[in-house]
Amino acid sequence: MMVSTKGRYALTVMVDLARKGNNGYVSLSDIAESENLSMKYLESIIAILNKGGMLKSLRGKNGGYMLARDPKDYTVNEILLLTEGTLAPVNCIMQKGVECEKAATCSTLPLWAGLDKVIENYLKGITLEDIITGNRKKMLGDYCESCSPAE
Amino acid sequence: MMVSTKGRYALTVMVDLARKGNNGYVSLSDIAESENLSMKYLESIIAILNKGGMLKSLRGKNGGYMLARDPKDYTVNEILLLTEGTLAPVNCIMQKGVECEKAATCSTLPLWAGLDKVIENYLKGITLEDIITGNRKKMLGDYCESCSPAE
DNA sequence: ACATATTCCTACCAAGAGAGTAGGATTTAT
DNA sequence: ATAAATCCTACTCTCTTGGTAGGAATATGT
Repeated sequence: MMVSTKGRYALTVMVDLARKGNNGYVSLSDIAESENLSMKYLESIIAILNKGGMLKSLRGKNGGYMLARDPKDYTVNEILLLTEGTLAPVNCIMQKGVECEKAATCSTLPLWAGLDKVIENYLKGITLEDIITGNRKKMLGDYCESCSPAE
Repeated sequence: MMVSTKGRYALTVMVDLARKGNNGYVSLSDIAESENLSMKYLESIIAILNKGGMLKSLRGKNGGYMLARDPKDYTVNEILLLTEGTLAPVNCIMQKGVECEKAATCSTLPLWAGLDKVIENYLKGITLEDIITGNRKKMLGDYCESCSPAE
């Protein structure tokens, strides 16, 4: 599995906040309730998002969280990358140019690199806005049965 | 991580066998040695490939393994699917039509479904032959720096 | 000032997956 | 017969996943 509950819940939280718009801070308990997830677990996940600069937060009564930017300015890639650490499909693909020692002679490396790029490309192409507006064409492409056949 | 050592080693084994062609059976110890992997661990992995009908095997002296089909008739997708069980990027995407109970109202499901399709498509497009011939253009696409710019 | 509602922080834990090891039974060619 | 191989079952150790627990710090309304 590539994306754990951490990443999935993080995305869910972001979508939830995007939906609620900029009408003040939303508390963790509200989010946990509307998404029906454990508040304590969400707490640890939202902390990552917050430290990563994805959210604005306010402590104390009437405090909570809100998006720091416009929904269209968040890609799914950056949200998952922050929470999951890496989205590489295999260990051989490291971030920041660190290479496997066998890289020079490895015949399967181009395959993994290609797969990595395909995944990254796809996730960079989808924004929070696409999700809340239900842009099925963009997300499902040719596999969207309810989309119009040609462009 | 989506693909563990099991899937990676399995692919390596298949590539190794493809390279050695149809000149009789190749023993496990030969494969382990030429790929510098633990023979005992490879044993458990090759058993999966064998049971899955990917290989022909012969027991006893001078026994070993060979590909059951032509290298161009194996996609990377089927090899990884067999050894990994699933290649789905998230738990919500199950095989054989089993759906998450929240599927109808889940706004992120189309995203995961789209990602799943992108991955599957890519892996179905690459064969063992592509790997042993080093078809970088097919594997790396636009990210291949050594490929000719236009087609 | 005080109670309340909230975020923030550290630590802990149980179950399962990942990555192998170990030992031997069975089969086949020479 | 013997050596060389596949086949089969069971075990183990470590790391990750998916949480839980308890409390400190902070802001607000009264």
